[in-house]
Amino acid sequence: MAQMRIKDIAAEAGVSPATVSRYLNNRPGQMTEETRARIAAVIERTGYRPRAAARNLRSSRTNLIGVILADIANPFSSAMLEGLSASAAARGCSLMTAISGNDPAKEAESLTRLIDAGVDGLVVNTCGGNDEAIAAAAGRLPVVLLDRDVADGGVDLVTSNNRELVAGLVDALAAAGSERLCLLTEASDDSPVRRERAEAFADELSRRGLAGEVVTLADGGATGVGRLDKTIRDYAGKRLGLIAVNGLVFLRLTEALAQLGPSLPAGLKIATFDDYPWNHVLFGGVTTAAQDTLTIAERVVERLSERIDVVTTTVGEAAKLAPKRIEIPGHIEHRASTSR
Amino acid sequence: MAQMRIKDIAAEAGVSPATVSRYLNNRPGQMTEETRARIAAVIERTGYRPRAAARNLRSSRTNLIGVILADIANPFSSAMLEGLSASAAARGCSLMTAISGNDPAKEAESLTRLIDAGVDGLVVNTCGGNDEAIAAAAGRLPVVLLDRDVADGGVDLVTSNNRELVAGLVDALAAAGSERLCLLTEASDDSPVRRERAEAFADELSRRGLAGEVVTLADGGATGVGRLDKTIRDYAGKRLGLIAVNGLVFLRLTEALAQLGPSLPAGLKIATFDDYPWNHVLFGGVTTAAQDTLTIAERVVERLSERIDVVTTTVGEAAKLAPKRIEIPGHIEHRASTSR
DNA sequence: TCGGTTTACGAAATCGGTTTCGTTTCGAGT
DNA sequence: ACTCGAAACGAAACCGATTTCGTAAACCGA
Repeated sequence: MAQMRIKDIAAEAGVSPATVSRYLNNRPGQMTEETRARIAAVIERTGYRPRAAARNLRSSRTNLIGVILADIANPFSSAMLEGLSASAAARGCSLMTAISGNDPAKEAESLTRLIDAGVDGLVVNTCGGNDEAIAAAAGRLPVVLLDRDVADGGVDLVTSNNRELVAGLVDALAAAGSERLCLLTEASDDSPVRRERAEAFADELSRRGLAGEVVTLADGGATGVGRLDKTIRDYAGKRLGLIAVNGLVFLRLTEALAQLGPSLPAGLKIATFDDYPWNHVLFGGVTTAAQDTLTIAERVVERLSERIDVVTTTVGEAAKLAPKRIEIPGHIEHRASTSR
Repeated sequence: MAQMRIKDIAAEAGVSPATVSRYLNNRPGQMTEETRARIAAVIERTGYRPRAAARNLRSSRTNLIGVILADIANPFSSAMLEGLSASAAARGCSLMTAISGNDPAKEAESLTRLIDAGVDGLVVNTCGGNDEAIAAAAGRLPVVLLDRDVADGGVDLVTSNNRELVAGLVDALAAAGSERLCLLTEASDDSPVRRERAEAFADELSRRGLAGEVVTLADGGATGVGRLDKTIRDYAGKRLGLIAVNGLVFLRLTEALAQLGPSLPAGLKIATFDDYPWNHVLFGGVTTAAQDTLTIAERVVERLSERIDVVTTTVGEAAKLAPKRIEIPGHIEHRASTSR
């Protein structure tokens, strides 16, 4: 018998397909312990597995969660993917992933492809440029945004407490004796996350009466060095503290500092966002604002499940959930780079 | 009209559902340019999208490729995922991903979950311990192994040319003046890839008449330092060259060297596998054996597609493809760590 | 013992496409 | 003009589960 169907199982067990179906989904209409056992035995013996396609068609649920990631090279994304995968699996769901590579066109294409594939819900770590399309999608199926918001608002968002993390890094640098602070960013990065961190940085400086600014390292290696060199000279004589707005900027900074070599100002302190593995190693350990990726992933899936349940349970427009913004607290890893 | 079905489209266009289906899949039985245009117009106007579940059920194809990755934290895996995603999308397929986290139990679970979900084929970057299950799966649906082989053999495998890469790194170190070479590995890593590199390393040493050995850094931070320290003292007075068998070992090595600090032997040269972004930065640039991840991904999907086509085209056991081993050449990035 | 409510289960419709099998139409060859 | 084969298309079966609806048996209190 090549492939068994539910009716074959039913026949073997001497019941109807409907009953087997009830067994498979352990439905409210319970069955006798005896029939349950008989069905279980047949399934066990034959190794029967229900065909997902048939199930999906009739129930119009797939137990699939679509995930669109902007940049998988970013360890934040890989950690997130791992977390999402685990959380989804715990709920019996699988992940359909798409990677936009920060290309809005690819992101848009992924959006329609995943929706067409029939995912129950969508997790989007947007690269920007598709705000309307994403908002529209959120009107048609459950969507939870990851880390990056869309302009419209009105869509669930799970993110870190960026403002507190910025404050934490400023704290660490100030405690290490820095008198002037710079937040290093990249020209190409105009994400809401960067903006939020930059704003928080400015607020924090003025709150404490500290001097400093946001410095945009130009894209492309060499110019980054030049800009950094200039910054360091601008603040000559003062104890300088640098914060990299994300892990990639931090790498660029490291490269630039290596090129500047011996001329580094005394007492330069460094801190960064994103807890990459090499943060333990570079500069003897870099003080880092680490996000709680596992919890973020867990809450994303949890929230998405809520919405999916609402969609499949309630009939009409009845119980529409209000959009929600969820902030997951991260923490500061204090390392050698901000010791006195 | 909330959701259109194919019969609605057919009615609007004044044709039968069968014809619309033919249009959607542009089937051999061509249609008049005129009917084609009429159908296209209706679909365009209504924004109709066929339901994947229904299509899957009848055609028993899903256009889904399952991917099981051992360790997404490894940038090799993320790069691979990005490549797979692109290659699959180019063929109109989506990716269902699962991450085992190097846990054989999770890997086994992912295997059945993805198969149950009805993927057309499977890409497996195995963490080991499921060789029989994987071989069995390969008997029931197309499977291509990524980077890591299974014991049984008999399953397609796409991998890098590890032996040549090892030779290339040995070359680089020898050219930099190293007299003694060590290949650093991790105790926990017993993968076929590690074994292959270790064997190639031993062969290469004996071929050139060089002295050296494979050194296993114990797991856990501190002991790694001790083992490394001992190694360096063992070879005191000789110019030592170290090769990290993979990117994680390299990080461990970096950490250990940082702790050993000033006592480093003069002329220590370093090289590593896996082109992580920080390889540009650490030690002023580390000579690296880089794998051609994009090509690997492309070939994996290509091979899988071949198998999928064979399965859906041929009737019985007719044209079974012989298992194939595909090696994608990588290359050596020469950087400062092996300059004279 | 009897009416009324659960409980356990079966028959058949259903999800929305694809595929098979015919039928009609069209054009080429003689 | 007539035949024949291919091209264009429609009717209906089909994929394999879920779900609705209905019925018989079991249970339960009065």
